[in-house]
Amino acid sequence: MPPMSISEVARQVGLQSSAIRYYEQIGLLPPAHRTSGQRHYDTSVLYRLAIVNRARQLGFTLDEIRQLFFGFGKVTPASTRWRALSEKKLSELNNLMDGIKTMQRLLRRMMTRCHCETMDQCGRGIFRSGKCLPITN
Amino acid sequence: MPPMSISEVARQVGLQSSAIRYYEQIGLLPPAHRTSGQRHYDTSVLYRLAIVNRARQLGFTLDEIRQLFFGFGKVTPASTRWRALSEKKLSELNNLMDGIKTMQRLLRRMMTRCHCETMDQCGRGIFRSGKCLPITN
DNA sequence: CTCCAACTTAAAGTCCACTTGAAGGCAAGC
DNA sequence: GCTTGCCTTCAAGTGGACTTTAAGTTGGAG
Repeated sequence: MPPMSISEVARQVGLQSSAIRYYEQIGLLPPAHRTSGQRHYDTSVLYRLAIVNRARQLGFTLDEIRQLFFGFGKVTPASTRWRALSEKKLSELNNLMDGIKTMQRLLRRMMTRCHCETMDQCGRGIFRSGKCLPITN
Repeated sequence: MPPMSISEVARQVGLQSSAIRYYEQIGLLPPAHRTSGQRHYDTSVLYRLAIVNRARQLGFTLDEIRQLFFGFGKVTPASTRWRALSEKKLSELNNLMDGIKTMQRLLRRMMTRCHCETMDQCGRGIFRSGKCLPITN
């Protein structure tokens, strides 16, 4: 297997070269081997980046992904690492969902129950009672 | 009703003074009356800010809130404005929900189905097949 | 008169995940 | 020897919604 250039790696994992340099910079990838300044990679970087991509798809931040790689004892199995982080993320996502559901409920209420003529009138209703009252009040 | 200072308004609507200045700066609030440089407000600003707060709670960006105020013909009723923007926002929220559900599904699959020992092994599985394969493979 | 709190402005900083730009290096092909 | 094309670094820009900072003004209490 010949070593790959940065753009070849980028192509294979569907990232931009600049993103890969950035990942190296923030310590998500180890410093690449260089010949006369230019980075060369072997296949292991593809696996590393596959994990990064998957983790991003799961909603993890780069910081959390760093935890995944470096935040555990060396002997901690990958599956254990995933489980620990996934549990936290799942509860975050649950909270996020609840927030969104609240927004949807309020939006639907606003759509059906607001009959205000002017924004000022609407604002008065919201300020006084938290609700947008019908014009008849 | 005596006019209020910016910090009094901030207190009543639960914002920081800097946020109110910022809203004025981006045109969400009209320029306030000033006596020797200092802003003074009457109650109408409370209504305006009640709407801004409510709209933010509903997931609208400041830009969308500006639409709510200024993006319609002068005679367009408030209720019509809300409905137009709410419909758009509801579909955005639906997309967001779908994304989150996908993440949750994938996270749960990852938690139950990943039995990898090393991250490298895990990455290989993801890279080759998109899945994190059991150690037996 | 002095001090303090509250106000003013403009500019810069924050977070996140990058991208873009400037300025330059290196190898191959013509 | 020149162009082309890919690479390098470092610094700065992006977006959204503000906050923070610096430097200065105003009004009132003591």
